[in-house]
Amino acid sequence: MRSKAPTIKDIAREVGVSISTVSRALRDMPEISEETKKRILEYSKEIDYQPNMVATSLVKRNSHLIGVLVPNMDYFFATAVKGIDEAAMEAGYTVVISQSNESYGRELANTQRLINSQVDGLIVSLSSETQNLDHFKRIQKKETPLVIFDRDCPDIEASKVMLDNELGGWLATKHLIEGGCERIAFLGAQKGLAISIGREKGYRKALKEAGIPYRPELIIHGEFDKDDAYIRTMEELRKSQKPDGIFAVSDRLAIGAYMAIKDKGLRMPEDIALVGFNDEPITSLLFPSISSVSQPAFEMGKMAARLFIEQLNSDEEYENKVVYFKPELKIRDSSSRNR
Amino acid sequence: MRSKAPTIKDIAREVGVSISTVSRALRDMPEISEETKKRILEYSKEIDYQPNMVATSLVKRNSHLIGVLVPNMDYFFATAVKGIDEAAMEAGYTVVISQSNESYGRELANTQRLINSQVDGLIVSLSSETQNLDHFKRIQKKETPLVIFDRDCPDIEASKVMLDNELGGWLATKHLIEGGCERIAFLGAQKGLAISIGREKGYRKALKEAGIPYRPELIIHGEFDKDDAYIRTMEELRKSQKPDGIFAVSDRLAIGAYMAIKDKGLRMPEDIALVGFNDEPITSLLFPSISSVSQPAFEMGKMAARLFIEQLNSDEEYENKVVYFKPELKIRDSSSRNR
DNA sequence: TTGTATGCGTTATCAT
DNA sequence: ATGATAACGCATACAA
Repeated sequence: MRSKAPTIKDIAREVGVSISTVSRALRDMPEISEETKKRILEYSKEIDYQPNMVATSLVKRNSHLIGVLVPNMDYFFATAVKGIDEAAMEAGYTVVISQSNESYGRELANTQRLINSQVDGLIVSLSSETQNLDHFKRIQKKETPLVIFDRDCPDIEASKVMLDNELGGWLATKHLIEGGCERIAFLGAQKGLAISIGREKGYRKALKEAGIPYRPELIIHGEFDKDDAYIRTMEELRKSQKPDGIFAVSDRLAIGAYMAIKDKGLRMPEDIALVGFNDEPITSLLFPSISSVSQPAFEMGKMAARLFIEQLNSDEEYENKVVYFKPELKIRDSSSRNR
Repeated sequence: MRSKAPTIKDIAREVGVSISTVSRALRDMPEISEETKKRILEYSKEIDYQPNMVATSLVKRNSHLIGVLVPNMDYFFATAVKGIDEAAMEAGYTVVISQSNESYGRELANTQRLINSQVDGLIVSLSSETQNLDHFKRIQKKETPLVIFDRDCPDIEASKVMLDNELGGWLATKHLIEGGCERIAFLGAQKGLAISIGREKGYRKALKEAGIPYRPELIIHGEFDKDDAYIRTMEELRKSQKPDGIFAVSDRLAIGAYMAIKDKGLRMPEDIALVGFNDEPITSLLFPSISSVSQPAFEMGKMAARLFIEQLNSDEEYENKVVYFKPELKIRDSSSRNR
């Protein structure tokens, strides 16, 4: 039902030149007389000519489309995507976003869909379910650029933009210890999740440095989900030996814990101190406000797009780069004990 | 740097048939022998053949790409986009999301970019700054389908997916009145914003029905921004004649008001009752929790995509459709007065 | 049932 | 400085 858009052919006919001349004028190539160029440009403006990128893509064998695959659109990813979008736009790329909803099946389907849409490559953050990475390895075999960010898996080699998760876990735990906590629970997500693993490493390191014994019963794994975190925390709080501090690997989980602590009638930070991860806006709005480890989401997104474009434009064998960003601890009321 | 992907030409050569036969086999057309079809399909699988949608797009003159332009990625839009994505995916379309960040300039640039990426049309929610709609009218002239959702402007004719904002405003205000509020402030966004106008209409209607005089001094307009809402509310609370209820046209604004009320040391709902709009998850997590008018974001997104695809597939002159959804009031603590 | 030839809108390689 | 022509990968009308 759409009417045919004007093409360079139409312009050529109307202006009385060949299509190659039009093409050159439009792309501002040197070997062309100012005179004809002006006529062509004028007429193009007049009919509001829009170049057909599909045709260009076919010739140039690229689409200038970047496929971005994220597990969800929470604050962190929304911000990261903005960063990707900004860097991509600057470089003349358009971003196609796809959400896996933390589901491996959807991640698979979306990957296929993006590839079929002829994206020039993928910037990916893994779903929490993802164990098998064959779908990504397959596209790498075709030399399609792939950049992993935030949610990683050591199983795959690629350029990566990561947070120093161990440092984040260490900062949070050390802070809790300094507040006098001695039984600090680690509220993680699925056991296999790389960010969870890294943050737990930092947690253990901080405990060790402080001479606090590591207690496996304080390590709580489960779904990457608020309600599940609530249930898990509730169980923990029903035990006779309660934790006196909780480090949650994500604010989403921290909020579940937060609700459980409140519902149980315990005080924060007096009875239990809490630290989350991601520095979501909500953490500062709650009462008490929740301490959280913040990541430079926007910058990480920008970097991911930059690495992607760099890889895309490299002709020789590209050497994967891994860039780490430093987290920062935002101390708020949920963990501020005045000892 | 990417290696050449296999094409139907390669398959044709290898299998020993013509490219048209391959094309037909791949698309499962009737006039083809099972025998050759099987051979073609088998070989395609073997080399993991992926059809080049760019080439198909060029021939078919469509990209199967839907451009989606949203002002931001807050809860409402993130959810709506999920709905769009789901319906689009079912119909074989891929969604290209672009955020205007509430900026007219970016909206303009992104519109251009999406059009140049050859999207088949646009699903748009206007930025709060947008006054001039020429950029959309221009693409409509080319018979490119356009669907507006949520953030509308009466200035433009198109298919629209809207919330019954007047009903929303009416529900919220009526509820406040029933709680005994007599001086209800209306915390709006920019004066021109259609959702703000509709919700104010409902507000005035409810006042009128209750015989409460309309006081212009209680109508507070400003930026669509939490911090600005905080400042505006603070000013209001400093007056001798404070409001005893606030209806904010968005939870983003409601949260600003919420902080101001708290900082001012006033109690909710006793001193001031508060109702927001959008039913963001955060509203139920705060203490007191914030009452809010909820919109069926996911369903609205799905409907927008459906209208879009319907319009795209219509051959005759398409008649624009406007679909309204009903809001629902979620009553929480910030407005629950036990009289 | 299969093959041939043409076109989609653009870029690029030759000529002129 | 400009033009003719062959790609790019696929779909399709027309032949065989």
